[in-house]
Amino acid sequence: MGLTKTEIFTDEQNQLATLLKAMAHPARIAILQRILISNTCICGDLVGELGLAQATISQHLKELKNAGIIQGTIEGVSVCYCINPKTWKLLETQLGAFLGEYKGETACC
Amino acid sequence: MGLTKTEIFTDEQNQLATLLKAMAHPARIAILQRILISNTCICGDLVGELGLAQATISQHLKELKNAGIIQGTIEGVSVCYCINPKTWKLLETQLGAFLGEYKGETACC
DNA sequence: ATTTTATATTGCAATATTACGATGCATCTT
DNA sequence: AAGATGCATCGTAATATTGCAATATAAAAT
Repeated sequence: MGLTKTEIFTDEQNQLATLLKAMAHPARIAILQRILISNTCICGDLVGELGLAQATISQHLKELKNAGIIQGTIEGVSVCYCINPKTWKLLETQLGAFLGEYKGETACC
Repeated sequence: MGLTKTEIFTDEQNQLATLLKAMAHPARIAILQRILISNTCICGDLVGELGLAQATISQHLKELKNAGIIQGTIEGVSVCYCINPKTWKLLETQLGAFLGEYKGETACC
């Protein structure tokens, strides 16, 4: 079918899955790293740095924006992107709780 | 095309993307949470608890296993699954470094 | 040996993703 | 006003994902 049955899962599970999915692509990880490294907004520079076409990068940026992970502001001719602090904090919290739930050392398999 | 251009990204970016992708589905998050909560192996109980068909769950388990996130051992008739400590630790390290790279408060957009 | 039980695999249909060229749409420059 | 610049969007092709019924496989019980 190709259609996820979201209705049988909790809102938290769906939300975390959506956020992870938005990041689950090397291009989008590269984009986020680029924004994180410069610690400011990134205006356009992305095209040319990654080896992808402009249309493709625009599409990846859109996905990150739709997931609420980044936000963009029009700055004259170009558009500036930066991390959305609120979502990033949510991500840290949710993922931290999720990953931290593993109490290791029980290795039964 | 539908085919990711992995060759233009670093191994780290591709690896993290693969791990995130393996977790980026509510059913797989639910499966992992189920394993984490009981803090032991889970044998079969999954079918019936989630509202998905047996074939579907088996497929999700396979994806988690392929990504190295869980491991399974045949236990008589059934199969026991548990977290792969090595991958889980890798995930904590990589994701921690990635998420922690955000030095917030610069909000320029 | 046959049946039951638990999981895996196969085949299929519906939908989603990835990538790009072409094109549209603002804004800035001249 | 007429380019030039920087993104976004559309359309399209190739491939991937999701979900399930049906079937296969393997071990345990009868």
